[in-house]
Amino acid sequence: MSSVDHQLLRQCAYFAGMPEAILQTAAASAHSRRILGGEFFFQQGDHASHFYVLIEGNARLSQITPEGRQIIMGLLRPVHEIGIIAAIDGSRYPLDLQATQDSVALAWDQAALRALLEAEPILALRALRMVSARFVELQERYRELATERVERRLARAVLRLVAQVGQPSSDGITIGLPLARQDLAELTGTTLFTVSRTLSAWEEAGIIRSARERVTLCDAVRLQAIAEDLP
Amino acid sequence: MSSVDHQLLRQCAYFAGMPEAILQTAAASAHSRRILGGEFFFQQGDHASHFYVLIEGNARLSQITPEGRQIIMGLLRPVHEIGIIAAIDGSRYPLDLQATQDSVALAWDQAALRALLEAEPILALRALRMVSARFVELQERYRELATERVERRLARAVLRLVAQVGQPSSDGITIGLPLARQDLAELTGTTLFTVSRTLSAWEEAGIIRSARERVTLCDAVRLQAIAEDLP
DNA sequence: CGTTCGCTTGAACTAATTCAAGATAAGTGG
DNA sequence: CCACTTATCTTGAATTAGTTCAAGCGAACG
Repeated sequence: MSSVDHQLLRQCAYFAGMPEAILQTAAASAHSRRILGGEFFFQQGDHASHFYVLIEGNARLSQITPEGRQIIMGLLRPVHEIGIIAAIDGSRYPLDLQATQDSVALAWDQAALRALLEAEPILALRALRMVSARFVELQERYRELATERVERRLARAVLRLVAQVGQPSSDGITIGLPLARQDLAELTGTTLFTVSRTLSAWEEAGIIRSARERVTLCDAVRLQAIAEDLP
Repeated sequence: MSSVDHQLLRQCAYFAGMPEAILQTAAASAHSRRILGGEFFFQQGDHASHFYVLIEGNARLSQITPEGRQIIMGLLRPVHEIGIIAAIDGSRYPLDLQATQDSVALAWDQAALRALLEAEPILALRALRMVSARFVELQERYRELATERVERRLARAVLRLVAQVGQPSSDGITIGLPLARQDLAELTGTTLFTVSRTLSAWEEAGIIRSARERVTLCDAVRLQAIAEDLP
């Protein structure tokens, strides 16, 4: 495995700060997997074969309800780890990981992952910390979903996305990935229509500018106010 | 620490199946903490000092929104572990743990927990598995909250509670802990009023019998049908 | 150039909330 | 044991946030 890959590992929280030797071992036991936009790394219910680190592209973590309605649990971009839980104990993936653009990920199979964890037990603790952090985040989102109105949740979602993948542009900060109204709806637990109406109202008020699959935040202060339910 | 305590540890998933010696070490490094009904083991934002195993009583895991609205993340009964995430990395508890009856828990402080994890590294992996399992559950509840109507979520909640703490009674299975309408509301992300109306309708239909802080499931099949949105 | 896909908007509808009033039952203290 | 207080629960009526459905617009794409 090339040295490019093992330097990339430093950029994800899971491997950050680990000794060089470990990174090399880790990189050496991974293989890289290329997935076209729209294709799946894995799907809900698949036997959990690999632990991935996304190093190129974009991906969407989602669940589909028995009725066929989709909800988005997260949007991933490099460098992000995913699937460690399932891969460690060989259970099944509890959700879909779909590439939204052509993507590349490093992948460790179960044997490689176990060897790694054995060689460097601290990685088990790190995994625990990583999962825990996501657990707390999910709890927060759960609480928001249970107690807040759509507009507020939507404001939060936009602010989060701006913070994560914002790119400065002429009249504000643009969310740096294609983001349909439907995506925002699935991210906040509402419908395409409500999202559209809300964004239209915000645009009217000069808070954002929006286009097809694109949102630009113009007035962060006012959106923040909506997210915090201030006057 | 008495041998009663260390046998109790076998009953929680975290310690189940561990060698006798480890259980004794674990029990020896714990102290027991008694909390009166209504009091808190810890509150949201507290410095995470201890990992607990509830061995007597009942407790409620909840979050309070900045606006003061409460939501219940879980109801705990013996033997249940809680707080390992926060205790391991010494962060802050992300929610409240309140005793709903007089309760007793074994508690490990950070030093004891670290010593334990060091002595028996497998415990780190177990913790990871435990947190992972709860993560997946929470994801499921999140999806339900995002996509399902109140009646269905309520049906699921009642079925879960019956499965967890059901006690056979004359005309069905009674949920074995005091459970106010308000509790069910906070558990399912709705209001006291909607819960009351729904339970009344179910009682009318002969699916349940209910009294003050008590619910008895009479017709599990029909409640299941509601939970699965069948005709 | 036409088709597709994403988006917008109006109108009707509905699930659920909010508020108010009162009923029922469980403690509490005289 | 009874009256008083408090907490839980029920129910109706009004309101609202959000959904659903239908129709049509406009930009992108083959």
